[in-house]
Amino acid sequence: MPELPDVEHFRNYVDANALHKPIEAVDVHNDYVLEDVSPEQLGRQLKGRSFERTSRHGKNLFLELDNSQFLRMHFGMTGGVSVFHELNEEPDYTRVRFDFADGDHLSFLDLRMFGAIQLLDDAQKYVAQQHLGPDAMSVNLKTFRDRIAAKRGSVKAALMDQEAIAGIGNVYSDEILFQSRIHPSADVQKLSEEDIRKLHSNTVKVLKTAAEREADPEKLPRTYLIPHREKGGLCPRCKTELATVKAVGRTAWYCPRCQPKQHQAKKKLARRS
DNA sequence: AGTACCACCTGACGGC
DNA sequence: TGCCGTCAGGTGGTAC
Repeated sequence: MPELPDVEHFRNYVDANALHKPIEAVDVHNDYVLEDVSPEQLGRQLKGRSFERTSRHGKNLFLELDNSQFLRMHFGMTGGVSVFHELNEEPDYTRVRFDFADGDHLSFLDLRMFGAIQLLDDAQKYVAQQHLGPDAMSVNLKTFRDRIAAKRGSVKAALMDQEAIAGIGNVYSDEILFQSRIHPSADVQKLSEEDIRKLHSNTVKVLKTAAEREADPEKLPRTYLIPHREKGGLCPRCKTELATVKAVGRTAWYCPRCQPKQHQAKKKLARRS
């Protein structure tokens, strides 16, 4: 799940369910998840503290503690969070559990164990050190254009490059390209100014819309590609069967009719004839 | 600076 | 039913 809209949803969930509650204990079930900190250190650091507010950059969620430290969560491919009350309700694949003084528990879930938890002094500093690009949900047109224009190769790869723009992954890049009617393999250097503008506005629009709808494919607009992104799936616009192409080692889904490979060349041809 | 491939992990699914 | 290959929304490393 976890691309930007999913992480934004997790953020809202934490805001609603896990803030301002003293932490009594931290139970680390699988310590692969901890970066630069041992389970014991984490427990010592968090005991008695509380999460006061959250922020997000790209796919990273930051939980700010009442001593101005930050707990960074990254959800890999299968991560998530869950708050529950009874210990016997602890969800499967809980890797770390935070126990609050009020008896609630916050689980960091992660089936495939690609996620990460890290204690930081400064979230902004982390973003800078990792060379993360601007957050995709709030990036302005000029910055978006500059970042994308600096890339070579396919537009899909450019959108997914976290150092260019942070937060877009395999699924949402497909949606952004579909809404923009641009082929995933299109050469990013050959995009027109109009293409860039469409990509930018659809990036912001798609991510905001998905976040508002809790990144739940079933709640997305009917015009979206994502719910049809499977073998035999049909384009929601023209009902053509969706096609796939490999891009950066991932599978890109697209509509061969709405997203022709040479859409610019085609336009020119049409004009000439 | 690209891309291609491998690695890290677990689970679901289709084919035999 | 079981085994096997393939694939899955991320990232970091390698080599070319």
